[in-house]
Amino acid sequence: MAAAAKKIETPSRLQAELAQRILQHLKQQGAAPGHHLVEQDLCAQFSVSRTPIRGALKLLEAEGAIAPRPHRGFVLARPIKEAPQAILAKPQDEEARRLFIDIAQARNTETLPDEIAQQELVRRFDAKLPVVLRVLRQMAELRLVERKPGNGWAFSSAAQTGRAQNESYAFRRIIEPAMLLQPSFRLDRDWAQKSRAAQMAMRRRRWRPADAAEFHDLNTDFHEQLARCSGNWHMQKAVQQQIALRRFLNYNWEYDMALVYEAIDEHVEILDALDGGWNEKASALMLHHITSSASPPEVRAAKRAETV
Amino acid sequence: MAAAAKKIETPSRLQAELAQRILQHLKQQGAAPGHHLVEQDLCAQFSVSRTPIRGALKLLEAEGAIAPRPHRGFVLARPIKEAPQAILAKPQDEEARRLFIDIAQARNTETLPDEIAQQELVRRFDAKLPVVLRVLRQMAELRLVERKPGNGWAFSSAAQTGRAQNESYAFRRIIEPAMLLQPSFRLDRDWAQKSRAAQMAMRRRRWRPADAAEFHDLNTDFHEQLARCSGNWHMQKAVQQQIALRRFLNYNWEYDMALVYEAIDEHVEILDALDGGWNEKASALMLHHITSSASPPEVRAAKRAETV
DNA sequence: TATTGTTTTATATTCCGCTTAAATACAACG
DNA sequence: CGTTGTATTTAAGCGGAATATAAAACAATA
Repeated sequence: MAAAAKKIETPSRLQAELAQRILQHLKQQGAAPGHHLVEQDLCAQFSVSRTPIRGALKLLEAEGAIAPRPHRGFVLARPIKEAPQAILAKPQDEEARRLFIDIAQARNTETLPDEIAQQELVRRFDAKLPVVLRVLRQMAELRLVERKPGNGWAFSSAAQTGRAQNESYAFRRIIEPAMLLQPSFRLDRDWAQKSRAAQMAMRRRRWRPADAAEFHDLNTDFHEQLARCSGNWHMQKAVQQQIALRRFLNYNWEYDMALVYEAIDEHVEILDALDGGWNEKASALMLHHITSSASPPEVRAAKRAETV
Repeated sequence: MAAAAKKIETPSRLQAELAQRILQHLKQQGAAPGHHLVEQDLCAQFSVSRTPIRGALKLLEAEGAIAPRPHRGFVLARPIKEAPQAILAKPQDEEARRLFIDIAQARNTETLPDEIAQQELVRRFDAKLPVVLRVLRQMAELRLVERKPGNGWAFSSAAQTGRAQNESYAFRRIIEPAMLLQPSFRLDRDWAQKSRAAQMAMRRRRWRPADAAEFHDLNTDFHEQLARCSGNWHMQKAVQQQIALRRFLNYNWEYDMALVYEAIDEHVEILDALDGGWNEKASALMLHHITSSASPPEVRAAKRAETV
């Protein structure tokens, strides 16, 4: 789509990321073509300086998503739906992305041992040491891997998908219903309304394959924002980590349409309960929501059959 | 205290750490003088190779804690109670320890801004960059600090002691009672018995100032091991993180003797309930235990006065 | 005067040789 | 044989210069 004509000098990772997030931001705002992108606002939004923002904007210009207005910055060039999907960073940062996924897959197919030296990773995946270190640090933040006391790294048992999935659900069954009952819980009504609307919209329209990604975003946003509303920093972080972990462990988001609709209905019910101040009810619904999404499709189908 | 006679060539951080942990390990085992320290066993225990273990043993020998038996390794030289308290690592690793504490104190006294560049830390604390980076990464694992998208690091709100303490207790009130009710919960009876005995012993004997440190260890061990018994990796990690966080936020462990005895009694009650399979009861007791230790001393004193 | 365009300054990363120290293999001892 | 003592191999940490890029200051424009 609208291929780049201008020559680009390999944007930094930050700039490529920002470019993506700017598009996402515009989408959330529902910005129309002609919308003026004010640099300072974007800086505040993403808490960076103007330099990387300008880099990101140039990038988006090269992609044809936004158009320059001399001495008046950039405006959105066309409906955001037509905006490019993926924006590539410079080779070495793409390399990091790839390595992350490669390691994940190697682990999930059990072709990587539980303990390994960073040098060994350099050799096996033919990567550069700094890249390996970045990826390991990233994984360490998700608690997927830990430094051993001496040399080497140890993959944690959480990365073994089978048992781990259950434990993750068990953990969420504790945290997520509880966070709705915190005395410090304050529903962000503004967000709740938007989230509800977006989910209802998806519920009503015909299902398209491309909607899978959007549902994924809506879903994670739902859980993450509720955690934020809990007013408890630890709970928020715990939920965020669970989300990051799941994203890591399955990047094959294949949704059963029926399940998506069910999930949306449950989300909306929870939001409505919270809106009415029935947090106890919302908490119970959340428990059910997580429990039901924990059962694999076969089980769910069987249950449906039973009740019918 | 049996000063070092032999010349020591600055042990590595790992070796100094291992030396400490070996002493701790011996204490837990209740090893008597003459106890033979088998290198391989220690390697397995701490998952390192023999090299750093041997370094640690040499260190302990220099401190007079263990005695060499030519071609038969080392044996414990004297009752562990007389073992040295602190074993110093090489200067730069001590530097890291100090920097960690310095930063914590600077944060807690609000002399450090919320956001800061790593270079700025290098200047302010007159430290070397690698040391600063190590400390920042360590703090990042505790979620005390996060990288900003561009340059610099941002201290998280969890490091503001006031509100943070409450949030931490709120979080623990959710997790710790719940973990005792997990279907996967399996009490490690061996550990439970030892823990119970150690706590009863402390309860019975006269209070000495030095006991504060021991109580701290028993206390964290109590919570951490129960988390381990939960069989849920996420809960275990969550509890461990809470412990690490608390250790960071207050390293002035000043215990009120009465509170310590109360805590021990509650611990023992919980262990007994679990031993009898009354996990529901244990869970309720745990909730009470955390709630009561969350109230500041004044409140507790007032409550006691009321009930009398 | 708010915003963009341009320049300067400061920060962070990377590369590479060198040093330290952890892992491993092997020999020797009881 | 299981264990310690010794030697060898391999991995990781560190310093300093060069580079990339983010932050900040300044100038120009509508």
